[in-house]
Amino acid sequence: MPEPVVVLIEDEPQIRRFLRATLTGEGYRLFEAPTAGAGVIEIGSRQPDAVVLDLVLPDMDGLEVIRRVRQWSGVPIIVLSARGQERDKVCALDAGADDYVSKPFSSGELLARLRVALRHAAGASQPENAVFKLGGLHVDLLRRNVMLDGREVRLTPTEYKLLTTLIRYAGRVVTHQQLLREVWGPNHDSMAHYVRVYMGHLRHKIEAEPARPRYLLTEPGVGYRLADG
Amino acid sequence: MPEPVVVLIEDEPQIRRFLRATLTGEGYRLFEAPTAGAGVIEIGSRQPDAVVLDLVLPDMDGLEVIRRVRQWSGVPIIVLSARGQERDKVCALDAGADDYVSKPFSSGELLARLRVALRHAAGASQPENAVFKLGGLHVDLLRRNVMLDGREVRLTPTEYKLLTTLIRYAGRVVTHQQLLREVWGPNHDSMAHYVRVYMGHLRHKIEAEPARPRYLLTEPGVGYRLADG
DNA sequence: CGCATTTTTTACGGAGTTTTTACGCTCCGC
DNA sequence: GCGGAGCGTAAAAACTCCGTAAAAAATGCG
Repeated sequence: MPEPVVVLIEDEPQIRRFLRATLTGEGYRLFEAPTAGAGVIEIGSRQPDAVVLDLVLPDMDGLEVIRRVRQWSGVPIIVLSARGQERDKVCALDAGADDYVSKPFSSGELLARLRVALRHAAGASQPENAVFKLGGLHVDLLRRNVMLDGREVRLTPTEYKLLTTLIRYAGRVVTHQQLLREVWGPNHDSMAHYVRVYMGHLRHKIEAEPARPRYLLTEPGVGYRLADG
Repeated sequence: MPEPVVVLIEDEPQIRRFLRATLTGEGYRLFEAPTAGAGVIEIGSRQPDAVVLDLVLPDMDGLEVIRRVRQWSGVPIIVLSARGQERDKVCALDAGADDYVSKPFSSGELLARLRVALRHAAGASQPENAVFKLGGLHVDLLRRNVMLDGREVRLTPTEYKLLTTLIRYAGRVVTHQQLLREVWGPNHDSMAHYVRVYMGHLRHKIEAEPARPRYLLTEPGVGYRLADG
């Protein structure tokens, strides 16, 4: 995995230097901004995995930074602040910050809280759709639905499992025994007629002319094969 | 509108009393456990929206509680502790805690951090964009109210949890087992009829024609799916 | 404690799915 | 041509799953 990207918005050069050493030393890719304005732009262009934000900045209130960023990004924001009053913390957290660390802080704690933030971000990212396409046939393996020429095709669990098994071996021959084992489980090796019956069902639902299949091809004496591109 | 459920694991009666007043006063549904063992059981059976955990407990290390719960649940865990050493914080956060508040703490800060946790659980980075919309169905995940064509719909806690779980996977199929685990907790895998009964309840409250659902769709043999766009 | 709400159990009809059985077809070699 | 093996189809039988209702148990609340 690539190194996590962090944007640091902090005006005091001394703290910047310290955090630069800490974060880069831990393997983070760090981008720094000394002002709120530059920071917001930096977040927009770098699309970081997390943001470390000092609340006290010369040009703009840190809370305003949070609110602006939250209009278009859910990136985890960890606030750093010299002010440890309850009121400050509540305002920042309710504005959309994910954590609040008071100065003086220890590098270990900040790093640990950064790991928590990245954990959250990693969990939130949805896996993209894995969709198998072959001619007019679209099989969305994540959403578990099958489309033929734009129409939704309703498949029973066994039909779906059979189809996805063939997709997994797309283009290659799959023997009767393999299909039986993968779809019906072990101890069904002699039930080859199941496969024939269900291949018929599938063809009726997926093929324009079930008698002249374009996708679900028979390999006589061996098994079946899903046509490839 | 079901209230957020919080499990509090804390052995000192004094702090328990204080937090009980604070949290119930803010509209949380609170379940308390004085020991780690009881706490883990409570989390498993209540399936709370967040956990507040004191690290120092009579029967088991708080870190062990975190590790056990993390085996089967991603529920946000906020650690309370009298120990404010960097080492303690890092250990707890790396063990899977989501936040760490040192005693003495202010109730306002704890409540704010709890709101952050619930925001995360609702899948929103910012209070505003936590409304799920689908046709005439509006679900405010932070305020926890459900509107259908402008009218408020009263849901029981279990109904609400079932609906929000489906929302989290909107458009994708969710298996019976997934629903059981996320709504009823572990050790309910064989109770598939719960899901059928509650899906019926939900449809009666949300669907115009429960027999011809437009939102809460059945995926025969697999589970259910919330219609998308 | 008694009441209202919610959750858990139980039962059943009907729809849909899987399994089983049967039969016609074609492609072979004989 | 004949017969057998493998393939495709159809339909009956057995089974599972879904939705519903309603009773029973648990829970929360005054």
